[in-house]
Amino acid sequence: MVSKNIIPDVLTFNVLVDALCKEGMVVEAKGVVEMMIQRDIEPNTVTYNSLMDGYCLKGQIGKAQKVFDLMLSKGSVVDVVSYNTLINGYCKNKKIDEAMMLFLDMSRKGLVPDTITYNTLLDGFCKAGRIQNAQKLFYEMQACGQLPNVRTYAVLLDGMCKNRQLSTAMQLFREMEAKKLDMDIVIHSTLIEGLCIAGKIESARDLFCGLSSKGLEPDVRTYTIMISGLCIITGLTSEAENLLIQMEEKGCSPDNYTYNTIIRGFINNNETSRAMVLIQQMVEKGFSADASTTELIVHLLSKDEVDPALLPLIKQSF
DNA sequence: CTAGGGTTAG
Repeated sequence: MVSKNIIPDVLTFNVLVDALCKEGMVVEAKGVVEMMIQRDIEPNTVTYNSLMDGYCLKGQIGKAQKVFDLMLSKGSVVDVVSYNTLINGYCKNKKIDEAMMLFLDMSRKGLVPDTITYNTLLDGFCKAGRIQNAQKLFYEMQACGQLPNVRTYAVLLDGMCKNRQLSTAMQLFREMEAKKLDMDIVIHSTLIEGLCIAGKIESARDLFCGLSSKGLEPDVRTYTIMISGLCIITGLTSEAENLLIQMEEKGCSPDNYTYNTIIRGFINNNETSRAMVLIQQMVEKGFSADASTTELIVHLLSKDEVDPALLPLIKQSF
């Protein structure tokens, strides 16, 4: 029996490189790229873009930059996606000024920044607390003919909420409604969090309760935001616990974030024994205390505020 | 192949 010798082409390798990168296996992805070169299958722009993103995801921005430089030196086409990927890498690593240099660089090369380019940079500025820069870029993108989309607004809304500019956030929210943009669950969750941060728990609750009438379903993040607002920010631990039960009933499973949030809420409000019940629940579901919750629990132990009978349970939660 | 939301002690 003679088997057909099928030689994988560049597209096949690209799928592999991208999958490895997304799994965090960037070393293996690089190995595949080297193998391609050995076999005289020239990696293309997509191959290198995937590899750059793989490095960026691991915070290895220097290596991502090297891939970018390699593309330039060997004459591979560097496209908008290449720039967007590297710009995102710099932004996520808090190097927004380097990201802006690339943005200027791409324009010099005649590449037109797209909505993704602007959204990425806007997020970088917002997360760096540079709201003024974000607002300026927001106007600039529109002047350049790039229409803001839902993600653009989501980025700005989050920036306003986190930087305690709730009234500007609310203004944006209304602007979105007026523009008939698709107001999805992310937008609503973001504003609910902003309201909680501003101490407006009643408004947050109203927005949360009105979701279903807008045809939206809260997801695990929405619930966690609401639970955090109730028990950590406001001290309404019982209501938070009810919400935990309610989310389960609605088929939305709490995750590690949810449990750590509510447990911290109970400990912060000196409700140690109820916190222990939730720790037990968390352990039973296979979740565990994160670094911050662990510190709180260790602190409780040091104050002798925990029933020694619970020690095995606590050990399990770490 | 690239862009948005959740926990951070005292």
